[in-house]
Amino acid sequence: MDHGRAQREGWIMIAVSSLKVIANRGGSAIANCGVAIRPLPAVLAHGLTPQDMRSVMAARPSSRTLEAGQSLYFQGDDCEKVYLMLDGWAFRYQTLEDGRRQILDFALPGSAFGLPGTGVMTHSLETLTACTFTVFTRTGLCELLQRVPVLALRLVELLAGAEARAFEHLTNVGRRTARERVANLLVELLVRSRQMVRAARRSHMTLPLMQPHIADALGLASETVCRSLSALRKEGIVTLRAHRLDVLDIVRLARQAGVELDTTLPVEFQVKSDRAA
Amino acid sequence: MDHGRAQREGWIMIAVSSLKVIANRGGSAIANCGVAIRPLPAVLAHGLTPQDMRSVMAARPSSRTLEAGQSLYFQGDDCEKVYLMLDGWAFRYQTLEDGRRQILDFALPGSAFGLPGTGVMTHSLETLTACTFTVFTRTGLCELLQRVPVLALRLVELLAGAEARAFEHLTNVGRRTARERVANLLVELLVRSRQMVRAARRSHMTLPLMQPHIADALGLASETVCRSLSALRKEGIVTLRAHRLDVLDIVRLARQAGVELDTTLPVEFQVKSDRAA
DNA sequence: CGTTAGGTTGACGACGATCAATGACGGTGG
DNA sequence: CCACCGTCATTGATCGTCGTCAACCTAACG
Repeated sequence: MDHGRAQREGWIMIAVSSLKVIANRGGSAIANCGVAIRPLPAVLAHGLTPQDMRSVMAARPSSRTLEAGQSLYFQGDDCEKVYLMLDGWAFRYQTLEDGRRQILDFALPGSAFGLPGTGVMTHSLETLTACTFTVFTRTGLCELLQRVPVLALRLVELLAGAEARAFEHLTNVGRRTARERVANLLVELLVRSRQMVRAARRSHMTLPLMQPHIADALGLASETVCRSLSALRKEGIVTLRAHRLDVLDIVRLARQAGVELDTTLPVEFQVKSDRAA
Repeated sequence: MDHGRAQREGWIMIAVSSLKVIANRGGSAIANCGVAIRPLPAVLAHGLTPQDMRSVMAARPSSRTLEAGQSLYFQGDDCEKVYLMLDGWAFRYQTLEDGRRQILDFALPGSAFGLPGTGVMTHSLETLTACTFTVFTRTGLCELLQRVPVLALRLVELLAGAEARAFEHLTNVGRRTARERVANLLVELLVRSRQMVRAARRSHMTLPLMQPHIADALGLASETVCRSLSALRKEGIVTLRAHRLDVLDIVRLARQAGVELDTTLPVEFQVKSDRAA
């Protein structure tokens, strides 16, 4: 863990009492043990002038920190707040009356929630690791977006990306077999986590999920997820245990997932897999 | 309809030769037989000043008209255009290599496509009826959104709504049974169509879909859709034949769909169902 | 050690996919 | 006017994937 780098980049390191939790969950712990100075995630802050940033601060965003396993909001809450996620892992989900649960998206830094116009939240959010969020009031954000149009533009792009991801999930759940779904989700998480952290070309990552999470994200039973993972493991494609994902053969994983490697994955990954193959 | 103004503003009025098609398909025909004067759908145009509208026109949007069954773009096209849908019915879908198809969303006037940042389209769009679109270049729209921040705000709301709808589809496909999915989709389409047209409280509508569309939207086989519809028909809940949907018992339909009537449906609907029950 | 949470494996059944045949239209051409 | 055709809807029979239920295992922790 590089405290120096963290401070250079404008982070305050604090002695967090939830270190135990972080260690247990094995989440993206490194990024979690500080409170943000900058109120915007990198995706949104990119390209803003100092003047713009002053406008952002003028909107008086507050900060909210949650430990693992807590809820930021629930389905049915009226949404007068808008949240930007700065750090951690979380998931958004809907539940039906009889308890069936569908995980809609895994939220990583740079995600935005709470925008759906007027009305109530149509889903809930629960954290998987310690998380920090920036909180705007709806009106505050609206004024800010008027004042700093670039930011609105960024937000549009961000939301368009979220829609695209939701679409991928939809065809995954609607039209793929259990094994394909699992493989596809693993690839997605791998890609997304690598887009954020400029981590090495390591073929492993730490996933703060449990199998029921995967199941609910894919519209499967957790036993089916377990069986699919066992199969992938037996075939030497991936191993997933205790929140650690090792990709042994990314080429075959991508093939199982029904994904074009070239378009989705950075090149280093494909080189890596040549070794494995 | 003001032809003079239309021409001043750079729109071409054309005698549409696809009237027969429109009649056959039974789509929202009334709205389809001309090219819009206004370049923005109502949702986006709402609240714009004349000055704003001049900025919109300065972005030089063009218009595109498609007949039923044509494609606006395909998965894999690079997306340098942004489309706003003005009229008609269409659907967005993804296909897997082996031909499996997932319909992601039914597009109605007010939908926006082509925004997903840089890169290529991740899905295709095909029309169900004759459709008209406004086309912006990506850069043109970006500049416009900077110049007219309200518009960016509207777009954010619009996209947030699209995400919410995608989420609904996801839990529908991931966690509901065949019958529930069908019922849910019918309710969604009913609600959406009523939000647009200020149609009477009629309990019927014209759906320019075929059963395979419903199937691909719900992750089902078309035979299963047929069986589900038969069951709903036998129980006197809905009838759907030849593009005409009649809702006989909206309360039971909503119950099957796992939807709260109060939140989703306008009140008149519930009154209607009291008669039926 | 006992407890607990999460993962693993097996047996069985159900929901829905698939395959196939038939029916209902609407359009077309004789 | 009727025969023919293509498209789409319908219905039945069979099969397979995945959900459900249950038992067992493993590891972490007190």
